[in-house]
Amino acid sequence: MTNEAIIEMLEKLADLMELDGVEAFRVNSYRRAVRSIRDFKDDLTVLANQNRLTEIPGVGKGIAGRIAELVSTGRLAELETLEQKVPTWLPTLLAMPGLGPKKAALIHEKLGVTDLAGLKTAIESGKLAEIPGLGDATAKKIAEGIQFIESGGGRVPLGIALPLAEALAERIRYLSGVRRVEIAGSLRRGKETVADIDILCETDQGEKAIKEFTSLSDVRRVLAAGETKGSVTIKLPEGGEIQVDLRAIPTESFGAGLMSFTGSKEHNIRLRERAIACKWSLNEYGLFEGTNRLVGESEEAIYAKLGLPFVPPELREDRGELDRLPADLVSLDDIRGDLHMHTVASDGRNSIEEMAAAAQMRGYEFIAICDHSKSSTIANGLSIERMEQHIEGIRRVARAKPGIHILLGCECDILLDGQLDYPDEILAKCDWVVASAHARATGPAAKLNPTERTLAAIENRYVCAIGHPTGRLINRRPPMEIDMPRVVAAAAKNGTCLEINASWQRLDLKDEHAQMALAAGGTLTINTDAHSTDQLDQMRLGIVTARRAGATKQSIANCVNYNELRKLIARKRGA
DNA sequence: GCCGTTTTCGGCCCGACTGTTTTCAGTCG
Repeated sequence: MTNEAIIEMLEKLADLMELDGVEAFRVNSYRRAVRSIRDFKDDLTVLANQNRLTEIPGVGKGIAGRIAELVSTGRLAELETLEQKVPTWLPTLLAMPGLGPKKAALIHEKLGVTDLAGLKTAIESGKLAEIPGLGDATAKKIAEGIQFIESGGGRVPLGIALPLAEALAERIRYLSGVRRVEIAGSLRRGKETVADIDILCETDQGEKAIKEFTSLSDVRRVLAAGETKGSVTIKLPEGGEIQVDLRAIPTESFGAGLMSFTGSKEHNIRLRERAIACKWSLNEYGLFEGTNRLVGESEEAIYAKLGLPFVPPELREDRGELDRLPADLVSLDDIRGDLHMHTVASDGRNSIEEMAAAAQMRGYEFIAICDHSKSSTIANGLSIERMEQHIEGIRRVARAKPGIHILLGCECDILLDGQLDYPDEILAKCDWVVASAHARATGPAAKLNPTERTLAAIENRYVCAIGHPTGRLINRRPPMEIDMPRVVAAAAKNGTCLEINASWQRLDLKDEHAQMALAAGGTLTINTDAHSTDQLDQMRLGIVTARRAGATKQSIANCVNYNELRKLIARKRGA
């Protein structure tokens, strides 16, 4: 049984225990153990056979026993019991915002509600509001919750939520007494999707600022408005809405507030435990000894007082970040070029010259023009003849354009049989080849599975990087089934880079896979796959993904200077 | 269920907002 499978079963067990009303501390201990196991790379089966499971922090006798049971039988008796016991209506009702375990159980008991339709009927008929302890306001709140879920109230891609948050932050700057505004929450941690937008503002007129916030023209619904916190929903560009929380924090507490509302929740719990161990307490207003605030104005000061180095927001996930010195993570300033972009030659909107000029404005030293190969007909992929002409065109612009190195590249399709879409003679003329799978067939047409196709491309001497390796589109298309440990090992061995595609729809490799690639000793590239000049700005999304993976600039191919890049390519071709 | 530089038992992060009550429980983050 793989670690991943064991983790999945333990998570399911924790979820069901929670639904069954098991006390929170026991449920949490399972969740904590799972996080710890994730961070612990050793094979659980091996550890179980050596009786060493309890060496994992957070795993004691009880959980070790569960894991041993899974390893030896592949099943978990307690999980099977709970699956029978927990009623199916419970998770359905709990998924509605405004409904927790108490009210859900009450509504089920009094009205026999078991599904969404029944819940709606109970609200519309007024029966729900008549239940003692509930009321009209509660019924209205649940109705709004249902509407939110039905209008696609799921998680929103980072690339959609971030610009929205930034635009809102700009408006919040002008509310009463506001001196400073910061985006917090999972958005600040750079998660690939977010459930809501958290914004902090520094002001001494909290109540007034919150009132003004809830009256902004973008606001659709006001969920709460108090002295320090306001909660609203705003419209999403593609329909639906997203929740936005604004917290008003005074200067002396701003760092503590930022820390608290950046999370993650689990990271905060670790910090608060650490504070308790020092006989202090930590909340969103500061680090306190009794009622005396020791620090609170900045995150840096709080980490320092707790005897910790500053932890970059992207790493605050309780994955062991407090137990090791955080690396000097890659930043946007480290990027010296973009090695995957398109032009009008295939399906881009701008010319080679325009892409080069836009890259120069962003301070880049080099770019690679990588238009589609012939099989990507839908993307106007280049036939061999058109590619030959395009090669001439790129060379011509490269000669005429001082100040930036333009690499002659292509995004060459990986075909279903593992062959590349261009013969080696064409690839050999390129400076930089990105190989990507666009065809995803798994039926009879596919002679090799996605893993084998990717491995074949990795081994080609002309392939410098694998583009968007899993092919997933966030919230729209699942990743291909790829054996990632094999792929990252082969990439590292062959000197083939794996791409973090920074396009907001992709972010592929995702953070965990990028972390695997780094652990295997591989090299990454962070590229925008831009189809127009403005899309070059998506680089920052790739950067936060790389930071979440713990990447430093040393392991990113487009963070080296042009000469080093040429050496890296030469090494790959010689290999 | 886990854990220990005060602890092998008794803790386990902490606060805001709302609604229904009449001093607080439920929900959320």
